[in-house]
Amino acid sequence: MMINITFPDKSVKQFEAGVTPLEIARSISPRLADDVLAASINGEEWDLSRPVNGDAELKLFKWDDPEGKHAFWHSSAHLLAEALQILYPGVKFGIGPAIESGFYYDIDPGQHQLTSDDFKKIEDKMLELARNKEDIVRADISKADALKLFGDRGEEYKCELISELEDGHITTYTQGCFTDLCRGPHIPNTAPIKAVKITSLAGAYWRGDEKRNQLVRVYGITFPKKKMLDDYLALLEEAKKRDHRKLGKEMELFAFSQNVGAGLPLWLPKGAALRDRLEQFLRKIQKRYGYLQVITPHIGNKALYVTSGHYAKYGKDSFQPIHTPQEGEEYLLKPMNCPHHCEIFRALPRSYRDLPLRLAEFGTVYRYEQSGELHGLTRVRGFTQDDAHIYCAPDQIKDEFLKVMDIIFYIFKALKFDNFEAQISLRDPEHKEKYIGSDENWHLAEQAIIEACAEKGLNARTELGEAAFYGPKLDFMVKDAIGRRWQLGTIQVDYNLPERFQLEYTGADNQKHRPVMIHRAPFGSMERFVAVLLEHTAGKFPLWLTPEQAVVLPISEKFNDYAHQVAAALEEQDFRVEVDDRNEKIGRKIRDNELKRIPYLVIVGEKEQEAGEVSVRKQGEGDQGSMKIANFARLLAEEVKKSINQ
RNA sequence: GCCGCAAUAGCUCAGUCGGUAGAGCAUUUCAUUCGUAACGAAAAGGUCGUGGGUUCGAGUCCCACUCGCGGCUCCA
Repeated sequence: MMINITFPDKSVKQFEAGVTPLEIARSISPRLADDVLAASINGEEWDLSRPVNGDAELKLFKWDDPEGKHAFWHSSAHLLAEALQILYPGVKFGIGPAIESGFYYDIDPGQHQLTSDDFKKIEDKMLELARNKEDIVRADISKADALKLFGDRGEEYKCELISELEDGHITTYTQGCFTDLCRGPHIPNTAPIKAVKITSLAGAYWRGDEKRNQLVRVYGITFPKKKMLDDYLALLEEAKKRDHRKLGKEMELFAFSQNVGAGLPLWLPKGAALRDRLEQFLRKIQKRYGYLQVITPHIGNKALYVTSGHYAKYGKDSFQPIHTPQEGEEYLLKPMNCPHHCEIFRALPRSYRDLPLRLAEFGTVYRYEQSGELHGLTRVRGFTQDDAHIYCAPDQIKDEFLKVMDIIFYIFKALKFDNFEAQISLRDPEHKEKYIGSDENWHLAEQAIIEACAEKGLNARTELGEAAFYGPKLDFMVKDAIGRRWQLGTIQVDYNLPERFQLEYTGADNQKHRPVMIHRAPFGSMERFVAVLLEHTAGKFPLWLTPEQAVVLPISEKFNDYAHQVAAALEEQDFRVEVDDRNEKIGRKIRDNELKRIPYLVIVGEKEQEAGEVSVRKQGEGDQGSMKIANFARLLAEEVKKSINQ
C-alpha cells in the first residue's frame, strides 16, 4: 500500500506504508539523512525510526530547529542515565528532560555521593557509550508490564509516574543496557553525540514538591561537534563577564555588606545617580500620561495589611512586626505600596470625573525572601518599585492598559530591550472559585488585556491559571546574560483591594460604584531593572544614562589646566565629565578609560590647547578627529536627544 | 527554607603531607612630561569570613554560624 507524505512546502510524494521519516529523508538526500534529528507527523513529535502507516504531513527537524536540539538533548539525558547506571549501580531515576540549553536527569544516588570530581568520569563513560553507536529503540508496553519492569528494578519514582499514566499509551526507549519510561521522541542512535559536558549538580525536589524527597539533579549539555561545545563554553565565559554582580562592583554602582544584611543593596554614588536618572526619565513620561506622584511612609499599621489580606497570606513569612512602647501596637515594614495608595484614594470623596486616578510612587518595599533565593540585585529583600495604581471604572480598563503598554514600550525602546517576552496570565477556567471578583468583571478584564495586546500587535503567550487570585495580568520578561528569565514590567488588574478597602466613587447616576484597580510597574523594580540593563548592555549604558559621559585626557601634566577648563565648559552644559590627570602616558590613560566603558575620551595636548579644540575618541570606534569644544558639546547633546526622544 | 559547593590583600587567584602567608593588577612614593589600548623603580597592604573543637602546632582537619555561588521551592 502506498501513502501520501506532504512536506512543509505542500509538495506530496508517495511512499510505501511503514516507511520511516529517516528513510524519507534519505530518499531526498544522504546529507539530509545525516543532519536530521527528529520529525513530526501531523504535528505529533515522531521518532525518525518510527514507521508511518498512513497519509501524513511530515516535518523534519535538524540541529538548527528547536525540536531537533530537543530530541538530541533528550536522548543525551538517557545516555547520561545509562552512564550513571553503569558507574553507580543502584541509583534510582526520576525524570530526565531536555531543557533550553542541554538537559538534566534527577537521580536518587542511594549510597553514592556525587561531586563535581565525578564529572570527567561520567563524561568519558557517556562518550564511550555514544561511540558504541547504540540504537535507541521505542517499544509500546502495557501498564502492568511497565510496573513489573520498573518495579523489579526498584525504580520507585518511575513506578509512581507509570501508575498515573493511562494504559495503552505507555512507551519505553532502550539503548544499550538502559531502558527508560519515555514518551520520546529520540534520535535513532547515540552515534551523533560527539561532545559531552556535565555542567553542574543541584538539589531538586521530586516532582517540584518541597515536602517530598530531594533528588540530585545532574545538568549536562551535548553537541554533535566538539567545536560547538568549545564555542558554547566560550559563550558562557563571555556571559559571566557581563554578570551584573561583577559589573556593579567594577563600575562602583552598588555593594552589599554582611553588616547591613543579606539582600539589602547599598547604592554607591554612581549607582544612585544612575538610578536617579532612570527615575527622572520615568517621572517625565508618567507626568505626560497624567500620573500624580504621591509619597507614603515605609511602615504601616499591621491592621492595614490585615485589611488588605496580605497579612493572612504572607505575614508569617515576612519581616515580623515592629513593636512600639505602646502595648499591643504593631507596624509592618511595607511589603507593597498598594494599601497605602488605597488609603490615599479614600482620603477624599471621589467622583467618576476623577477617574482614572493614577497614583505613582517610587516606593521602597521590604520582603523577606527565602535566603536561598537572594540573587545580586535581581532578588533582594529591600527594593524600590516604580509603582503606580490606577483607579478606574471597569470600562476604562482596556484604555488604561493601552496607555501603560505605551509607557513600557517607550522605555524598552529607549533602552534597547528588544528581546522581551510577554505573558498574559488568565484564571483557570476549570476553577473559577479560586478567584475573587464577579465572573462578568473577570471576563471584561481578560478581554480587555487580550484586546489591548492584539491592538498593539504584541505577541504575548497566554497562560491559563497563572493569574493572581485577585485579577489577570500581563508581564514582561527579559533574559539575563546566561538565559535566566526575569520579570520586569507588570500590569495587573485587581478586584480584591477595592473590595477590601471599600473604595467607592460617585457615578454620573449619583450612585456609589466600586472602582477597579490596576497595579503597574514598567521597570518592575529599580534594582532588578538596573541589573538586567547592566547585563544587556554589558555595562555600556546609553549616553544619557551612563555615569561618566566623557573623560578628558591631557597628554601630559603640562596640559592639566586646559583639560580642567574643557571639563568645566562641558559640565557647564550639564554633561558628566571627569579629568584623568594622573601622571601616565596617553596610551595608558586611553586603555584604562576604554576599559571603564567611558563613551567619549577627549584628548588634549599642545595642538588642542592652541586651537581651543579637543581631539575626540569614541568608545570602541577609535579616533574621531579634533573639533571645537562647542562642537563636541553639540555632538553629545544630539546623541542624548536622539536616544531619549527616539 | 532545602540540596550541593565555596570564603586567603581593594580586585583576580596560588598556597603540596598540618610546621609562623604568596603572585599579578590596583594603591602610595620616586623617576619620567610623554600624541590614541599597559614606561620604569621602590614601598605599603592579610587576626586567612566569625565562633568553637582536635593538635605540641590549624589558612590547611572537624562542628556551628554568617555571607556568597549553582539549582530546587517560593516570589504580594
